[in-house]
Amino acid sequence: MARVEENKLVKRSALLEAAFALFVERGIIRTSIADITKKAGLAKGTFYLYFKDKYDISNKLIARKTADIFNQSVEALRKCPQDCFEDEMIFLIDDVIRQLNHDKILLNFISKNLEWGIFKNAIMEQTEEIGLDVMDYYQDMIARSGKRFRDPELMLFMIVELVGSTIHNVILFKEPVTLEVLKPELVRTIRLIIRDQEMDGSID
Amino acid sequence: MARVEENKLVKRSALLEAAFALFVERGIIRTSIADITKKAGLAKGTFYLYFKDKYDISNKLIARKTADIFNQSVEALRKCPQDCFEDEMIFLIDDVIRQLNHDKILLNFISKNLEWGIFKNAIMEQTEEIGLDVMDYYQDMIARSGKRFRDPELMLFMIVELVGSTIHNVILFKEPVTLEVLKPELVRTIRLIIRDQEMDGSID
Amino acid sequence: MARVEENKLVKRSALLEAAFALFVERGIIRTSIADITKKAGLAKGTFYLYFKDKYDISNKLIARKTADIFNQSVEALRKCPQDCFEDEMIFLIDDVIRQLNHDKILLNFISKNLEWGIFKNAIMEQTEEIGLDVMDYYQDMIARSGKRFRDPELMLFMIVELVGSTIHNVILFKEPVTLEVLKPELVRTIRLIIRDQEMDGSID
Amino acid sequence: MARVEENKLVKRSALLEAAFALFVERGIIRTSIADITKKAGLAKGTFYLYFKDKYDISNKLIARKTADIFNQSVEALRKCPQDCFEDEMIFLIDDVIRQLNHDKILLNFISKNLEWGIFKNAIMEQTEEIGLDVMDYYQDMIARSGKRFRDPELMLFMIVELVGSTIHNVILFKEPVTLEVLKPELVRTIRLIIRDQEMDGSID
DNA sequence: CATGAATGAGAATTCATTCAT
DNA sequence: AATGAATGAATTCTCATTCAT
Repeated sequence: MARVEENKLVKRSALLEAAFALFVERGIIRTSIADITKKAGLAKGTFYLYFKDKYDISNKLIARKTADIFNQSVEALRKCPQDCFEDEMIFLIDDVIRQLNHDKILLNFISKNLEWGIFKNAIMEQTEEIGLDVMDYYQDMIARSGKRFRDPELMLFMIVELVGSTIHNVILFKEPVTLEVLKPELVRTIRLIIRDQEMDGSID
Repeated sequence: MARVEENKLVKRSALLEAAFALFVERGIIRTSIADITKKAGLAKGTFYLYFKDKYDISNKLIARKTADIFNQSVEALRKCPQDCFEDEMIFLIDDVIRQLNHDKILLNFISKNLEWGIFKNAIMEQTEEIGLDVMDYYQDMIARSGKRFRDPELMLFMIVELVGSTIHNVILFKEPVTLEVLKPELVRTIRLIIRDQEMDGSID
Repeated sequence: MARVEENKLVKRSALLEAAFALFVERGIIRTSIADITKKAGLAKGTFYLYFKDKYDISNKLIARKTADIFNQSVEALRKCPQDCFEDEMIFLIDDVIRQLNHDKILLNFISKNLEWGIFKNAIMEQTEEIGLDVMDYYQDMIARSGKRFRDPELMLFMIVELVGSTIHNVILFKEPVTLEVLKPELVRTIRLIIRDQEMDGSID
Repeated sequence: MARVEENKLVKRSALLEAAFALFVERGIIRTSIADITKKAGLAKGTFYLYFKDKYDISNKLIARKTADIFNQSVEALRKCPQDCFEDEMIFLIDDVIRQLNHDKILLNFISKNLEWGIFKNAIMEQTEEIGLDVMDYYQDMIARSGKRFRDPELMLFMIVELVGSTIHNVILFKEPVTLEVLKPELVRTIRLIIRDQEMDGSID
């Protein structure tokens, strides 16, 4: 990579990190472009060479941070193979929860955005940059499991939404229960959902 | 009630309705206090006699609208008694989804907020004003059912979060599936959750 | 005095005292009519039944507080007769300084206003209400002294301005010297001024 | 100096001059930032690139204008050497009074502020910008005089306060006497103060 | 007399965006 | 590519004053 190109990446990263620090510190609304460039040690005008506006950088950030989480969990799963699809899913969810519980700032920033639209966009956009396609990986997991599910994407959707929306309150406010209480119940429920979605499984 | 007090209620309502219309039309950020008062036909300063700022009126609005939805569904359930607790829950959820599917504007406004913190605050605050305590009603439903659950509040929490976070994407963006596809799966999953939470029930 | 009249005086006093407390606490500019009436336990509109605006009450207050100081010092002088005009003046000044040094809040409020225009207005206006005419008293002091001065009013003016403007800095900021250091020098200087103004006295 | 830096100085000065004109015309309270920038031919936001708020520019202005007066009088004294310290002081005071009597607008703006705190701050801050240290000059005058005073700073303090607080009323309102009447008395009094402060001098 | 809801002009301040250097 | 001075629209919020009750 040319020296110039490297330099541009450095500046882009500086802006992203500065924005992240400020967004979690005082919220997106209360953060101005000037704040971001000042923290990044760059001039105000420079911002516009890399991002369209505050919401552009915010989306890029959610995408990057969300992908980071998943990549790390997938990596952990690779190092620690599980016996079956169900266990692999539980392992991934458990690892994501562990990461978010450890980094509450990050959780606060992305949890409200751990929903389908952003989730998919995040995964898609990052695919190019980072080279990991979580959706591909998910399809792979299903293929390897040898099982067939009524609607694999819908299943993932429900699981992601259930996990994402419950842990936010639980980790940040311990409401209505603590994480220790929630987790086993969540695991039970997810196993129920997976089994129920298996083509041979039945509800009654 | 004195004439003056009546008048104040009218103005408060005018502000709430104007704010609601604008918030759903162009979002909270893009709505100014001036917009709200202008639409309500009042002077700018009058706003501050009733609400602290934009976020105050927004919270009051979410509380009021959320409570309205639940009250209406509870009312519908009263007129249409169900056989068992499980069916009552499904009925309520079905009715809430029906209302939100019918009024997408309302859905867009509150769906992101149909989460535990706001949900409970909404119910609490509205209890005084409106005289219906949804939590009481829920306890009542459980008592009438004659069943015992491991953690009734946690159960409700998971159901509310699962429903709230899935229908937002599905109704508004038809992503990743349509409502017609989601609903039966959601109903199945909720029945699974309820049965799994029954004290006699077991996962395997 | 009729009950109604008494009541009006009570309200007027409540407003004056509330205004004083707020003016010294946060300054005139940062105090609103609403603040004053709220602190006085009255309705906003009531303010306008007693005062024209914020500056009206501020002037009345300076007048009242300044007159209080002088009245008290004159009273002290009555109880503690001095031998000659010069000593009487020093006694009065000493007592005023003592009062202001004791009540720095009051000092802060009136010291910048202890100047001729307000001083005279204060004395004049209060004359009616309180029944003590400081200027009359001053004339009286001079008459009793048996001395003649080149310009008695000018002499008083210079003394009042010199004392008023020096003690403000000295008491509040101890700048450029402390009150203990200033006072003997001030007394010396005032004696010089008085002697110099005596018709028989000469500068060279 | 770079073109940009020059331009910034021009804008800063434009704001200061516009503010001064408006402050003396209608008072600080009745002047808005918008008024200032409009008069300076700049955009409202530009104000905040140079000053924190109205009180910031007001203080800078007092400092600058006060220093201007003193510098001019010191310059006049240089061109017109006096025989002794006492005469030099009288010359300076006379020149300051002459300037203020000539420019009543300026007098009205700074006279209330011709007191110790601001006076010293003004002198200090301006020292850097303008390169004249009035306090140094004063020390110099004393050194050259060959005389010793009990407390030179206290002496200056009393003189500045006496002159500053008396001429305000006298020049602007001719109260309680005209400037013609006041000046000889003031000169007499100042000579008395200086002589009384001389280490060999005595009050009796 | 007293109240306090309502007004709306007006003030301070912020900030995304542009553009000359 | 990078800068940062300048812009001015937009927004929030205050508050003196009025007036119907």
